Amino acid sequence: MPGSVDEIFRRAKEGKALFIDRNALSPDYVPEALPFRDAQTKAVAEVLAPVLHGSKPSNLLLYGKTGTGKTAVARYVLSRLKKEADGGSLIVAYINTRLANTEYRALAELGQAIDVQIPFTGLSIGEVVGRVFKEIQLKKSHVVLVMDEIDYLVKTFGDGILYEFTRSSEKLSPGFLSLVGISNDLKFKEGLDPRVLSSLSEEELVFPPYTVEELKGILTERARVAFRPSAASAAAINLCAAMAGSEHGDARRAIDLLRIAGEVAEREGLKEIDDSCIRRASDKMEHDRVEEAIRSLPVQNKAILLATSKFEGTNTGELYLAYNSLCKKCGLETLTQRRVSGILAELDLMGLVEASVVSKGRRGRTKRIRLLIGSEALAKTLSEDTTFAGLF
DNA sequence: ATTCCACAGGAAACAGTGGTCC
DNA sequence: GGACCACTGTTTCCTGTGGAAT
Repeated sequence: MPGSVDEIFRRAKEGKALFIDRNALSPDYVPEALPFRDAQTKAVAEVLAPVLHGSKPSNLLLYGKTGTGKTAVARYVLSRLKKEADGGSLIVAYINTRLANTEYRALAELGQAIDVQIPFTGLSIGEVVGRVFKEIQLKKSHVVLVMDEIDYLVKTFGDGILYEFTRSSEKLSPGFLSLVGISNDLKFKEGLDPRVLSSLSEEELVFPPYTVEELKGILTERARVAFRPSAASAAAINLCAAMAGSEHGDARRAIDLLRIAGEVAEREGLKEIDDSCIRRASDKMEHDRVEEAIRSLPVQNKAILLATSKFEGTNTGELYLAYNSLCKKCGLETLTQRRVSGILAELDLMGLVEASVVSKGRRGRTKRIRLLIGSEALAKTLSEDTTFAGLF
């Protein structure tokens, strides 16, 4: 363990802290080059380069699973583009549509990027679109809009906003708007309006998962910037790459794992990251993920999770009875069975419970429900919530 | 082959909140 | 101040379903 505060500070002063630049392991870091995504980087640059001389470039779609470098490539090319444009009429807007999770919020973020104040509610979508387009037209702006996790927006709200964007050229002239969509889901196009599809899919790029060798390369480069020399050995980097590589080549997870392993080593006053630090970092990531997921649940979801941990049956009807009795004990309002069924599906999606549909023949269909997290960890986290504190 | 159960889950409607616009 | 808007969380209504029992 690290010892006293004095010792922690003394060690830092003596230069035994492992990190030089922690930022190099953060998700927002834009590296100097992306050697394992060179082809994709060039392709994105080629599509967006015409923005520099003011002619309208094509729209672009980037596909690939989580941690395959789509966002990194987009950020890298856009940062270079901004540098080259050196101000002027070029505006780059980045929106993660899972965070700005409605059409209105996505438009409001675009508005913010082009200096149009959009109130957070109160206006119709049409009014917001009108204000944003008018501003682009007036300023003759060349806007590159990156929509990360675009599949989420389309799945939830349809393609109305994309239709507006892809049909906007006349309303925006002499300004224009180019769209870079980033998606984890190759099938998301299936539900698109054919007119949106034709203009949006003019250029497409697929990002395959990284191999373990590529992950090693990425980690080596990041570690060179982030850590003091010899803090992250080749063996440590290999292990991080191998552990993350076994989970579908996710570079984001590999980088997180290395960063947390570094923090574990630093706290223990070690001079370098060893295997044990990496394995503990991996456990910590999983543990933190579950605890944070439970903590951030709405109270009704917590109640249903708790009912799942306490009841012995296997079907939805029995769970609903257990949930009802729990609500009475805690003084909570009870929801309908339909809503409880919906929340159960959400908990299943989050990986906190397993709810598989089983048919019991003439005794109907139901769900077999199983808690996927330890009931002790659940009790510990839920006891922090005053609604349930009396139950433990 | 048909019947029937106990739900699953989609769709639409609704209530409430917090806002803008004229 | 009233009409209108976005958004969330929920209820209500409804149709669909797998497979044991008949």
